[in-house]
Amino acid sequence: MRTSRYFISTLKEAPAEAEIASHRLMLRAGLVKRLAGGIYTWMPLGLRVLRKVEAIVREEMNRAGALEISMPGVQPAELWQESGRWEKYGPELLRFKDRHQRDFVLAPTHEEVVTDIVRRELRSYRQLPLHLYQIQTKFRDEIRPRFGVMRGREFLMKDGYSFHADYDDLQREYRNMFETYTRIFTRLGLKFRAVRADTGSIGGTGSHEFHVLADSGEDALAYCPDSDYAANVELAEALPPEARRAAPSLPLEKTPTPGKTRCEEVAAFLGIPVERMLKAVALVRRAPSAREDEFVLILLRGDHELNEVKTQKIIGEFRFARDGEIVAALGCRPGFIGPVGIGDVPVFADRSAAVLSDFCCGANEADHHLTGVNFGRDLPEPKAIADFRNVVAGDASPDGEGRLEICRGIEVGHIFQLRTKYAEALKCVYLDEESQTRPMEMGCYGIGVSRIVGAAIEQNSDERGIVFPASIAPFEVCIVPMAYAKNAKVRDAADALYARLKSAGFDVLLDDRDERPGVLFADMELIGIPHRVVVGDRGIHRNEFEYKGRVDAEASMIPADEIETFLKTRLCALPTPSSS
RNA sequence: CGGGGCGUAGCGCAGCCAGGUUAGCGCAUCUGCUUUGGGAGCAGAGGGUCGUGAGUUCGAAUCCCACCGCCCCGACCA
Repeated sequence: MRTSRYFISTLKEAPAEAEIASHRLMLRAGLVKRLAGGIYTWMPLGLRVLRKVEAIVREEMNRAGALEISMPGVQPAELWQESGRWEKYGPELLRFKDRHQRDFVLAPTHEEVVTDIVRRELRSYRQLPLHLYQIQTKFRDEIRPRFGVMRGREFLMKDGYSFHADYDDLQREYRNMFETYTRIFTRLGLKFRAVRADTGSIGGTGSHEFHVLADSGEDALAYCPDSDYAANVELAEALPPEARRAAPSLPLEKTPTPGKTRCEEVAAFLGIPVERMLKAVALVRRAPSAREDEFVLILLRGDHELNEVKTQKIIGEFRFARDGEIVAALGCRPGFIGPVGIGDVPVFADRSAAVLSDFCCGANEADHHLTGVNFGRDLPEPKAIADFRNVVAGDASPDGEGRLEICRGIEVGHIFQLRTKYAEALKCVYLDEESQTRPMEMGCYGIGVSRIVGAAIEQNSDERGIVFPASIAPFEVCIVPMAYAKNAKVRDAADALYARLKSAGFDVLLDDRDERPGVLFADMELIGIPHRVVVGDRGIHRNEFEYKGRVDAEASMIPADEIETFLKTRLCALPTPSSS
């Protein structure tokens, strides 16, 4: 491709709407253009990247034995009502009516349709297993789209669904997909980590997420450097503390703590470690049986944070209490609330909070805290003790093999063992060897194809722009001629090199625009072409080309007749796999 | 949904508070000349419903109201 006949639309300044590096760079490099909130056009350059990611995903899925299909993006409401998700999915599901006033959805995922196909087409265990997948546009009406294509409303996703006669076979395919995903992200040249995950709203049992590691990631991941334990912090268990609760040794006292509302502030003010603080989080829960909302307190150690996913599993649906509700229940505004003297308000305690003694907590009186507080003596034992908190760095690994570390990641893949949840809801059954009707075991496997483009840039950029891994760069090599329009020798040499590289099979871009060299260099670097060959008088005289990798500090001179071999070597230098 | 901020040329912004001729600047675009190994210089040109609508006023980008869109934060941090 020649830039003179292509569509390069780079910007010197990023639009003000973009916050994180990948979003800014995608807009500056002109890979995508925003049409509406969370909805983007993929421009020629960006689409090349997207298609390369897609091709790798497709190749590996096919290699793994899955079969590609294409299901409709517009789906009738009936199927969603049958699975129960018409009600359950919530406002993220974009619904609309056709001219006959029939309800439809723009599909956010395809479990219903694929299960419908399989239940109509498959009858016998002899036809199983079957794995169908597609790479297709999805629509989810996100509350708050952000980060460009990373959390868009319309996005490209690979979704695969497998059907099995028994659980053993589902587990075999699940392992197969785990390995397939590992191959895919390795080929994409990304630093990633597979972690155990919460199964969330889709339900089912076993589940792993694949995360591209990046500080700006929306998910916190816990992993153990001494073992293979890795889990989303949403899920990672905080083990019970090794120490038991010590006996009380201090008297209960009330201390003024004017204006000190945060645990850290109170601890610093009173000169005690924050680990001796106890914080009370006020929640309102919708008890399964009760008709009315119930005000509850969750007790955590001062340096810990509430884990909302775990909490929901323990106490059911809840929301954070509003200031007014806190005042009504405890007679005090947030900042100085605590579990002492609060009558029959139910109190739950995190395991680490429950072993505290002689601790400090809010006094339920403005500008005051209590010190020397002890369970059993100054307040009742908690109603229940459980794991309510996020793990923190240094916590014992749940597999007993060492200590946890925390990093951040962008979720780009997710594999689930759905088991028979949808098969039962949609009566997707088969006949086994004994002519017995049984529901199929199902797995589902997603990859955020468009999100990968954003995640790859988030992980690979510098002050000059994008640094694409060669496997997904829009072009592998660019030729930058010095004064192409004016210098016939340079033009001839550049054209000849372009022809040579094309016939040698390189994905090459010749920047033949009549611009100053600085403009060409800056654009090629911004759009992230990994390999650059400069053609200029300097090299022509010595029969050499000047080569520079996108992240190289210095250029190097390569004899003209060795350039193909040299570039092949550079391109074959596969990225180091970095899964853990 | 709640709170805050912002909508002025393709992009980045000034002007608004203290309303007053033809609404400005940088980048980008077009023309000419010069320049040519790291985002050039000079000269000229094109491009605007000042987000939309309704008000106040002799007069509105500027003041008031409503709506729309975008961005950030939020429901806890005790």
